Amino acid sequence: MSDARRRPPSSTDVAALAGVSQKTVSRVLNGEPYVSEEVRERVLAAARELGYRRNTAARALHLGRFHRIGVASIGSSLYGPSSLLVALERQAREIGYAFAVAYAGEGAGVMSAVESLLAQGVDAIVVSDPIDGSQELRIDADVPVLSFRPIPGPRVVVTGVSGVEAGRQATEHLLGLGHASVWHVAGPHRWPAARDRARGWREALAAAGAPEPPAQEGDWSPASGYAAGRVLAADPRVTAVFAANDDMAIGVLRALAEAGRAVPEEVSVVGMDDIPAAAYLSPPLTTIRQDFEAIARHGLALLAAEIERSPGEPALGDLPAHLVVRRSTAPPAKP
Amino acid sequence: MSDARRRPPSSTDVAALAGVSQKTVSRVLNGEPYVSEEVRERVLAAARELGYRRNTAARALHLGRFHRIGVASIGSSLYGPSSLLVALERQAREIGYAFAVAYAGEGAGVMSAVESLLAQGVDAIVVSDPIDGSQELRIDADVPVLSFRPIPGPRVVVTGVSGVEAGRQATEHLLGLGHASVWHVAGPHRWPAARDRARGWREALAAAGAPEPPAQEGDWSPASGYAAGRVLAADPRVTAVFAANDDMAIGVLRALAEAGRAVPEEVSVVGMDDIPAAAYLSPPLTTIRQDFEAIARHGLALLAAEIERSPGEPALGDLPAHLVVRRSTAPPAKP
DNA sequence: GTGAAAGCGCTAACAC
DNA sequence: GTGTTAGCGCTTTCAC
Repeated sequence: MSDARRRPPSSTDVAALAGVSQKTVSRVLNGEPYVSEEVRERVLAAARELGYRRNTAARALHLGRFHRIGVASIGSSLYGPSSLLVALERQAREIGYAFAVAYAGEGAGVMSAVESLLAQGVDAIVVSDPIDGSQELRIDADVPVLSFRPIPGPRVVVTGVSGVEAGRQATEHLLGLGHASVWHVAGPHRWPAARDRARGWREALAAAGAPEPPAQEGDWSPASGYAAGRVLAADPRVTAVFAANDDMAIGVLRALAEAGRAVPEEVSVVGMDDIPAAAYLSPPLTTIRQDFEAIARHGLALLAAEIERSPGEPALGDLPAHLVVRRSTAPPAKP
Repeated sequence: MSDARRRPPSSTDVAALAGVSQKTVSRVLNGEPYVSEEVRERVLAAARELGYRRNTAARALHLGRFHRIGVASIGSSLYGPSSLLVALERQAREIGYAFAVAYAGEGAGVMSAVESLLAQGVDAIVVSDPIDGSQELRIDADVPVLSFRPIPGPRVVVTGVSGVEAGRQATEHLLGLGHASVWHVAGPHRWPAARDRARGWREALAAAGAPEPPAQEGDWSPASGYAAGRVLAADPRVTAVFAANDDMAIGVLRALAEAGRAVPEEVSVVGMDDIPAAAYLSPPLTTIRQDFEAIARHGLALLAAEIERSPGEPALGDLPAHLVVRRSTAPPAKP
């Protein structure tokens, strides 16, 4: 209504309107004690009337805290990372933190995203997947960092995700079905998540005394899965494949279909992520599902504890992953 | 190295170390003129030595600007929204803005996300898809808002996205192939994007004088596409389907496969989004691809102009969408 | 119960 | 070219 709408109302304006001191407004807004009910009402009414909103910059300046968590995420619309992002935001808001995101572009690497977060002011940083272009990632800032992999740095807290466990589960499922060995289409080696899944696969193979075929390396994309799939389809010994994500599994499925190798009759395929489409592929894909909500909840709890410098519960072991069996896996054909 | 590392270094600390006034430090850091080269060097060296970083809270307090853009996004890992998010972040950083995200959960709706952004302090808000639980969305805040749909509010800038155009292109492609009509699996009616695509479909049908079959409404998920697909598969008149996104198209494909209706021989299917997996489905999916980079670039340019209150270029028409023809579409079978 | 005064780290006048 | 001063809006002592 007023035409002098250039500067948003301050707590001083609210105080003036309510006929109290500015400090009293502050007390009311922060729910501090020692304010009479009547004054409280008046202040609240004045604030509402003015459309008052706390100035977070002033607050942050004084407190030295931003109440903001920054996430350095992989700049992609991959299902895993974006699901994790959603879960992290929900949890952050839940525990009273705003949420900033910086994507690590292909070239730039994670460090540039971290720099950008630090520059804008955050109380803590989550490194969603600590890959970096070339050199070893290391975060020297004085803010707590949550990583899902051990990385060097003064205030890094780590929580386990289920990569290794997931790789193991997928492989054991296939081995349990009677396959002599399991082939692997891995994610890019630069990604810790990819290395974890491959490790789980390798460990399960070793534990079962199965031979370890060479892994194909993809880049998470269906196209790369397709390329790997063509190689595997041409090899008659291949009867079971574990792809490190569902997108690559889709490519594998396609290559197998084109080569006339029936799934699951001739070749079984397991993916990972349980993307919404997984249940509707031809055939519906057996896959591994991670609990991103649980990961986010636990990770941010750890981080919040570190921000407050409270004791901080010890890191848990790996967070759960579940095998979802559908129709892309079956026992091998009897020769 | 010092053990008194509780308060991060301020520009005063830098000034003391460099032996200049605090204001000079400010000048150097902001690249203002009238600083001798020698002093500039000294200040920069001191800043580096101390690991100095500008306190954005103090800066924002003084400037009354946060240099931060907030995005209220749909809390989901849907390919479209998350691709847009990535593009928006890249552009925001490009033009010097930090990036905050708040997801609108299923229940809460967009307004709660907007509130959360306003509370943390942003210079502008992007409403990625202005759906709201029940009531009409309306943003009364005094910050500029970028929306891809006209919504009421004092400082809303709008840019077109290609929903209508995309729906039209998909439908025309199918009609051009010789199909008598085109069935539609729409997104949730609450979503403007879904309504746009349906409108494009409807308009193209009308323009060609083709009958308009009832649309099936899905929720973007493969599961809902599958449900719609079962209905369509049972109707022998259906020879061409346009699904409002690729995920639902996947469900349609699955339903068709289970019903023994060959794609594209008996039924043609077009999706929308061009998810990475689209080219590797069985059959590879004809779809519509949006240029999210262009949308983000143009939208944020508009928004930045409004933040600066500069004239602001007029909104363009719809941004481009491209038909990507693959193997899921073909002329109808000759009866 | 409430108010006055100081100061967080920065930038914008305005001197020198 | 460089320094001084004031003040952004809030919270924190400390009076009253």
